[in-house]
Amino acid sequence: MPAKLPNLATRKAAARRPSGGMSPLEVEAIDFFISFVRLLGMPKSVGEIYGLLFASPEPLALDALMDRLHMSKGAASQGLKVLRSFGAVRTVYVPGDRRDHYVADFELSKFASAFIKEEVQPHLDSGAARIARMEQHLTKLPKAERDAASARLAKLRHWKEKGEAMLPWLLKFLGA
Amino acid sequence: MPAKLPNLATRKAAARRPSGGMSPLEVEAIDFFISFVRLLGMPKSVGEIYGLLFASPEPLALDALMDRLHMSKGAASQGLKVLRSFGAVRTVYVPGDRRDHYVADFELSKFASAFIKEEVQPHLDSGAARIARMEQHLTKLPKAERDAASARLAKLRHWKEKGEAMLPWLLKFLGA
DNA sequence: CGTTGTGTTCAAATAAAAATGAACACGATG
DNA sequence: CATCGTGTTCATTTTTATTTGAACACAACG
Repeated sequence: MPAKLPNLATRKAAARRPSGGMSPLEVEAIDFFISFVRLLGMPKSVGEIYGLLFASPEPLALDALMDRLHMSKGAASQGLKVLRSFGAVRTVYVPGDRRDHYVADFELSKFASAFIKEEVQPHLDSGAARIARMEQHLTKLPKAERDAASARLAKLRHWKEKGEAMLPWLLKFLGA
Repeated sequence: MPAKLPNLATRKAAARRPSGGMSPLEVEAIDFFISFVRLLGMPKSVGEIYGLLFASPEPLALDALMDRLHMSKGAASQGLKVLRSFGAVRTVYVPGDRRDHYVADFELSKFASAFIKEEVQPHLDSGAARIARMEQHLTKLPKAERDAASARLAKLRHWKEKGEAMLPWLLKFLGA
């Protein structure tokens, strides 16, 4: 086999996209997901990768992502790792090709629940611990201050509980 | 008046906090709000300021924030601007003092609705525009591809609608 | 009016986050 | 078992976000 000849599907696709460019549809999809993942505090590259896979009719290998997105191998590998970690992307077997090929899982709720589980939940947990510690400190204050501080703490606790009550509902709403 | 003599309340408070340090309660509150605002993608300094105001029994002026948080005047001013912009903080009049004094508004929901109105809503709006553009591009594709792409677009539209349906509910839940 | 106290703005410096690219691990292949 | 193809890791570089600090605006005050 001549060194580095891309497979048939890739060659056909490239014919429609001179110089490795994007179709307008792909550009829009990538834009969409870039701003989406940024909203969740993830790196842009994750949005680029997911966007391209979302728009792509065929599974793509790491090289294809690098070429089409002008992205280093390291970035592509790490982005895929993140996306795999919460199931937004999965590998499919392509006969006669050793490389891993990726497709997007269309269940967008996976992004949201990953965000909740990895960012929001830990915040609520550490928040609970902090509130407990504050309650400890409270007892050491002179009475006048204690009352004011106590009222504020009650507010905090209330918010924490509201958050905790909302999360399961939110997850159910998104996951359904 | 002797140059730069702090007012009475400040002098008393300082007596309890040698070398401009924080009480344990304040530290916990500030920590809490730093991680909270980071979750919403705001700069840490905003969380520091709000945290200190939240814990403080008396209104604080800009200088107090600078001193206690070891923060430049510019950062304090900008942080307060953000907090004011969505009503998380407001000024109170202190007789005989020209400086603005700030207190925290305890309605934490203001953070959430600011986040939704400033970050989430614009994303949904531009998302809607992008989906419309994608539908345009779709018509120019060969039939085989068009069908696959069309199905994906339907998914996107569905998510967008879900998001739009959820926001008002979320706001109501938080605001109540 | 000039001066002083207070707060804002913004260009420059710094810190934090993300991307690069080269070294590495590891299985497939001859 | 040496080499090649594929993917991961991580120290370094680049980019982006945040903070600083000095210049400015403006009102209070004498």
